[in-house]
Amino acid sequence: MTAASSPLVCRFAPSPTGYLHIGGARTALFNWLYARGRGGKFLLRIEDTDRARSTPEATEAIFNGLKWLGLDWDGEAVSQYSRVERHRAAARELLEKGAAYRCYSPAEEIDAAREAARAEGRPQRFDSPWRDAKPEDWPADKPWAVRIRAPREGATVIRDHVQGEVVIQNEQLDDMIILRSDGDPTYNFAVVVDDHDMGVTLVMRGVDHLTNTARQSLVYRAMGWDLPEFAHVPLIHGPDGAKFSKRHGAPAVENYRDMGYLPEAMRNYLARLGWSHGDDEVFSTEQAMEWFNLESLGKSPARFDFAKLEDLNARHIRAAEDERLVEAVEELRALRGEAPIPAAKRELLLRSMPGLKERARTLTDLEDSAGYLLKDRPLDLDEKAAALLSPEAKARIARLTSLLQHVSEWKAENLESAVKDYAEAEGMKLGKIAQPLRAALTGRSVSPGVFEVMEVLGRAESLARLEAQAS
RNA sequence: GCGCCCUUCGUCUAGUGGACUAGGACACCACCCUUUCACGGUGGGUACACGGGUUCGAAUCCCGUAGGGCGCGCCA
Repeated sequence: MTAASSPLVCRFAPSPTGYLHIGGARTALFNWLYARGRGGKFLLRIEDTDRARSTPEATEAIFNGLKWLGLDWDGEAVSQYSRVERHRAAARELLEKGAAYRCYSPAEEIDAAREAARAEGRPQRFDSPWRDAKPEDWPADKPWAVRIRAPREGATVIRDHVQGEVVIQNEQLDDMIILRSDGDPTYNFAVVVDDHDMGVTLVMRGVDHLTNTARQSLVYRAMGWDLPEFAHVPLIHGPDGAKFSKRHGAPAVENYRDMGYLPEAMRNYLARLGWSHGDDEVFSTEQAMEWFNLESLGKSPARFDFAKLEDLNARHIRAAEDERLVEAVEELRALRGEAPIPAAKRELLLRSMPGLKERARTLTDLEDSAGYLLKDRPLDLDEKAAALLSPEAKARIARLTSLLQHVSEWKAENLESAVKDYAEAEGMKLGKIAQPLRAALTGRSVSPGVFEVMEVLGRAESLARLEAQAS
């Protein structure tokens, strides 16, 4: 059975040294989409072999980010460091085979050699003098690291679904350390052992790992293992084209939740960054799963564009169920430590959602525009609303209010015809009446349709609000 | 410094030698719809980095130049 026809196993392998950033999130998404769309597995491994920099908080942040994005993984997340004994055993195996060797060179010597190589215009590579040392030459009480014995001539070819065939001359690569002098494995070694043991068939990750792939394939070969397939996706840049880092305003994935983005909008946006499916822009996660393929992955880096994310978010909000949006608003408030919405007002919010969601680009917008529902009388007016309520306007509202008392059934269309009749009687355009009405009803100059607002608010509350502003 | 990769509207992209007067989406501008704001509709401007080839014909193939990215750790 070839690798291609065996069951698909993808993985996402972040290092827990910080929050889950947008690039990592997209890599995870691609792997997840690919695995889920093809009945494969999606595994999660935490690359925590750097004991000094890995933190449990970062691990937690990664879990939370993935959960919010809705990217579920199969089985337990694997801690790479928990497999350290296995890595050591594999290194011993290579040592015994002669495919790796003990290197006693101290750091200063290595640094000096590399600097010299660079100064001379040679590849920045360190050739260990211990490569061919005999056991009798080994110093007694000095620490040693384990280096892999890499070929010095020829080239290593990487076959990659995105990058094509990439040829790296072996002279660019040195004998990388696979086991540090403290006995812990290095990333490039542990990754290979773990990917192999976990049965990973496709390694999809950022293109910054491309040259690592050359080193890693040396390990596969030394261990006598088959290589998985590779797909190295381009990186995501910030809006200014520079690296999208924390300094450049790159938020953690969880911050997008706090900013009022829907996870499905985020998935939609991220999926379109570096991958495309013809002219399709707005699609569901199910469609993305079905469509996602390696062939349509681009090779050039993409810039992150908040405007487009926001547009997609608006579309997904409009498509979302009303109840779900109410819950999302509640969560957002809870996140900020605000008191829960009372049941009666929650009911109002739900009923007004069709009008509200049409206008919102983010959940924060949604909450903001729902403010008039959630607030109590007397409403505080914003500047524009106050300006709309001129003495004449107030007088008209007073007259209109008494007419509205007699509307038989408190429904939008009845209210609209009543107000239109009144406007006609006064010889005015509807807008001249509707705007002050809106101001009195919502405290703002912008809202869903006034008649809709009145219907949602109900007869008693509507009239009370109008009366409060009429005088 | 050495190596690898990238380059289509401001941004994300479609495009794999003739269907390209280069398509879509976001953003922008104008108009329409209209009780506000949105939504929706119509229209508009703006792109094949540059220079050489190959070819009857090039955004698409080749070479070079420029710009950008990434890698070159006992980090991941």
